[in-house]
Amino acid sequence: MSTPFPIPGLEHLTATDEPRTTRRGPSREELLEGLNEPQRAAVVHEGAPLLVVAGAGSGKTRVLTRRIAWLISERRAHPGSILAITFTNKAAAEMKERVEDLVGKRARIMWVSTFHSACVRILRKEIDKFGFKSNFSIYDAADQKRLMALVAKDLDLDPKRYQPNALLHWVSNHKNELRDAEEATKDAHNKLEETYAAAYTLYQRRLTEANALDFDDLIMMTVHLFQQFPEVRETYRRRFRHVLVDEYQDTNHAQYALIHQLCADQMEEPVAAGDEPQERVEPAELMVVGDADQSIYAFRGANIRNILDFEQDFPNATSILLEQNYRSTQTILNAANSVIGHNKGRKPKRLWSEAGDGERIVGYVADDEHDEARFVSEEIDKLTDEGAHKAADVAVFYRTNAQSRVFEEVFIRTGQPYKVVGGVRFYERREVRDALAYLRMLVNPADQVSLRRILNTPKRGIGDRAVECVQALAERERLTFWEALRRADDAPGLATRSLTNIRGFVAMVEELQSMVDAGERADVVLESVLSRSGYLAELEASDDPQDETRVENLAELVAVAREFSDDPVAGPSADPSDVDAGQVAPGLSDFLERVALVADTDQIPDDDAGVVTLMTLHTAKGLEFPVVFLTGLEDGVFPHARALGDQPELEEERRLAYVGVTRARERLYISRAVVRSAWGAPSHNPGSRFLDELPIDLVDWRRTEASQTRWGRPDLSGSVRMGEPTAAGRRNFSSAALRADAASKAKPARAIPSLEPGDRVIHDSFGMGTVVALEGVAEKAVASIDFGSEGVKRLLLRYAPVEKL
DNA sequence: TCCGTTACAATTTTT
DNA sequence: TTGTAACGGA
Repeated sequence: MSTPFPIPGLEHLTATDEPRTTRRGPSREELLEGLNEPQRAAVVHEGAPLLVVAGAGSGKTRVLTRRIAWLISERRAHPGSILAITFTNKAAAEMKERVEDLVGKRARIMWVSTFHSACVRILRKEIDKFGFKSNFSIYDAADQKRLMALVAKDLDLDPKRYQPNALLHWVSNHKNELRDAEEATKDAHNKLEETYAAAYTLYQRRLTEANALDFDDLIMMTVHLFQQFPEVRETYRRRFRHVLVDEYQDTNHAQYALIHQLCADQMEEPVAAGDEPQERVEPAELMVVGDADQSIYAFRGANIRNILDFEQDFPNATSILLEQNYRSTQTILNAANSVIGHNKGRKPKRLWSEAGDGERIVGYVADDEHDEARFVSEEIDKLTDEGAHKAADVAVFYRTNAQSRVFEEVFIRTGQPYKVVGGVRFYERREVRDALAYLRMLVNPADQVSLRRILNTPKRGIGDRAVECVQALAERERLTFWEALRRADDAPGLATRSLTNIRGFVAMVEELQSMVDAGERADVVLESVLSRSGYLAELEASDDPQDETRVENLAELVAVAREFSDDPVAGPSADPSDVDAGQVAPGLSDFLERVALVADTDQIPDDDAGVVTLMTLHTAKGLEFPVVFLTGLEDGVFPHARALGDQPELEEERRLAYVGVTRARERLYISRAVVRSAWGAPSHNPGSRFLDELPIDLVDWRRTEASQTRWGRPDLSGSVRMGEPTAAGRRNFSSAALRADAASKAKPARAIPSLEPGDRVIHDSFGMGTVVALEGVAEKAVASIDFGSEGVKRLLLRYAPVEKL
């Protein structure tokens, strides 16, 4: 059989069409129970490509799972012919579980996975066609950055002008558009682009040498595979009769192309008249689910047009709109509808609910971020004291991770248990990455980035000098870095001391590799790595308290590995259909793959009794909480300063606001701080423009700016109030703010230019710019000015050396 | 080769 | 304020 994925039992099932009666599957009624009209229509839809526009909280997961169950039990689709794509492993695991609950164990052989896992599975089988070995490493963002930094250094790029992150971003954009390094080079029309393309080319070469792919490659390579090897594509087209994609608004072009390869009519192979298509495979049935208003990952290449243009992309497509919301009160939905309504060019959609109006939204204008956190903390106290809610019902959202600190400080002081979701993640911790780098280079010694990372970690006397010598040898003899290390005796210029150390290192690695070759369990290999390398010993000997945590994290990693080795099937990406018959426990490389693609296993806020959840708005997508605090609603914070001068970015911020608001079931709090310290310096932020987009009657403002900033008005000199500081006054002004005020008195006010949005100005150091926005009056006037290549700056006009043109 | 100092920059981040 | 990367001295 040439089929790479023989479907177990397929022949049997299609031949004898009866097992349903013996297996008690769900009835039609059960599958449609509790669904509203459009939801049902989506579940039972047959034929043409279907777009389900699912507003926040409209029950899309339900529709997806019921549809899959429907396909299996009503339409007799074989589970192995179903491909369901989600964006997170967690979502995939949940979906699989729920389908299993409905139709039983046979659902297990469905492919329910992320784009990336699905592609990895395909590539592990087929990538030899592109000259990679099937044990390729998968590089994550940190690996990419390290590699790109090396590339930039090799190309002698000015690190000021060409930052690794910027280069990577450019490369990533190209990969998302399916443009390889060669094309990028051809299309480079100026010096800058040529340099970027050169970096892309070398970066890609280094990846290939390391037998590694980055995240974007996984998708791009699979698409290229299908394009260049139509017979491979046909195999998968024959296999997948039903394709379902969740969060379609977050797909990028490459992902779209992948779906298209699998599900669209293949126009490029016209069927000649008379030559009846004997092998022509009907395209798979496609259903995509998404909500353009929740597209918040454009900055990572997601293309909102994929969902907006679905009907053009897939002819005869139909769409179904889910507007009934089962999550929030009408008040919350009205707020959400109103804010998102300010985005241009969106398809109209209005969420509604039968839950009634509920509570009004509570607003609060804080003096500074500490005051804001205090307010949040007090409100949580109140809610829990009244017994209306438990702490676990509450979530606090913010725009950037850095904002979590103040909340943590206040919660620690008040003894409010909390947990921060996101931020520095487990798999991004240094010690975890070090350990994984060891494992990865054991499996794939060509993996130079991992190898170089651990070569001298812990310190074993193999420094830059030695690395250079080995590198030179590798280049001259066309060896991989690892091969060169093994032949370090031949490397000229290497100090004897370094040579001894390298020999020791090579011996240790080879010993560990023999464990891997013998099929040793991942956790056992990992423990050996940690002890043999001296890594653990070094941490244990340290008196730095941080290193104690590191040891704990490593123990945790070993535990994860152990669990994985013990119970391969339980995990989210485990897939029994892919385990060849007779194969036993998964090996180290399976573990590494899981880790690369699963990233954070337990970031999920499980119902931890009395714990408040803190997270960024991005992380909040897909979750819901009875009580939500939306904080930091200030122009420059949320929307973020970088988005202020840019319409598309501003609209993305607005969608983020929409996501935030629609997470709340019952109560929504919105707050902002008049003064917020960023990077040590306090800045005065005007209220978020999104606040003005809320219907005024929905918000009960507990405190407004007017009640505390009267002193800032031009006709009342600041010194009047400052001369008689009240307790409140002292508390409310950070010392830095006082200094700023003092400075203004010392220095007689210079003329403040009167500006309007659209005015052209010139700045001493930034050059020409255009005024984007103005806030504050007189002394406090702040202008956002777009200086083109310098970016948008927010300047206090009293000080800024700007002149109106 | 290592380690301490300094300079500099600074969203969001499903994989 | 914090973290990282680059530099220079021991």
